[in-house]
Amino acid sequence: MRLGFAVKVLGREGLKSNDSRRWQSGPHLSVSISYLHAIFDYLAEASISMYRISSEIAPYITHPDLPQFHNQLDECRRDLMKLGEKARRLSLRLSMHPSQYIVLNSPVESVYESAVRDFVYHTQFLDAMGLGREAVVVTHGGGVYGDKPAAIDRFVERYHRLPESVRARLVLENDEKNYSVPDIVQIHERTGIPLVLDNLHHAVNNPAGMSYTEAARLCLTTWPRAVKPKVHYSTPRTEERTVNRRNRKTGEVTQVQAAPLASQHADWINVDEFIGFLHETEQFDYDVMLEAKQKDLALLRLRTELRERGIATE
DNA sequence: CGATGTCAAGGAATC
DNA sequence: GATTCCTTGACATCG
Repeated sequence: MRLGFAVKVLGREGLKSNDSRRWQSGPHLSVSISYLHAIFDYLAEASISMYRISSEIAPYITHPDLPQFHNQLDECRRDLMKLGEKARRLSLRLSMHPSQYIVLNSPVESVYESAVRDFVYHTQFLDAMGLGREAVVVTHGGGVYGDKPAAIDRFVERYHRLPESVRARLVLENDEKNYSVPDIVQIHERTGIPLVLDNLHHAVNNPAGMSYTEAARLCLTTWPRAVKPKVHYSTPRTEERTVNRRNRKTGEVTQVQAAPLASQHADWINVDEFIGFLHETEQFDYDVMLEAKQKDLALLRLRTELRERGIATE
């Protein structure tokens, strides 16, 4: 079982995850690629074998008003191939997760079209690195728009219209509000799309009171035989926090007690709860993408604590 | 230099 | 129909 983390590196100073300068400054994928080389080196040193690449890796590449950014993949063919060779040499499992704004089933035609463009870009990026099928693109079910069956129909129909290359990488994750495990299972049955189980989303959006064992059975058996399934795992945030709130009219800043939302990620992974999850899902083989605010530091701490309890990870 | 404002993008709740 | 929240980091600009 691999343990991975998402995008941002905290364990070493100076490792950026993408070229995030504003368009006026001419950011470019080639700069992001050089950042990824440094990150991959760090992953190798830390023996971390799974990583989520930033979805902003190619700045403004799908921005409708900035066509000068649209050819970045072609401009970086050779660099992407070399980066992919390094990833394969290090046996890295890589993935991507388009932002919340990418919604396949939106009733707004232009939103749908931009979602397709975005999925195509993510797919082409991973293809250009020459990565295998374990390098997936994760998405959610999208909006509900007051009629979930119709929204699911739209997802299914549009999924079937996606290019085969996109369908070969796209996987579907349960979310915290709209699409629970039974919902995405329904979509899987009509599309064959593999399912990612997110434990935290399942904990806060589980209308049927389904156990982790059952949720894992339903999600993790949807993957092709040659591709190891994966789950997203995080510990819910429970402690109270204060946040600064600015009054827009007066500019006055006050400290406000933020609701202890169970749907937010904690800084670290609770090792005992994690082991409990492992036990509940022990009959399945899968990789784990950790979603903790302390990123790779949380991964390293969890791995140490697992080792102390006699549990080895890759 | 530190503080503050802003950022490409959607959905849903609220008024 | 318009506004605000969601939630986050870092760039960019201001003082």
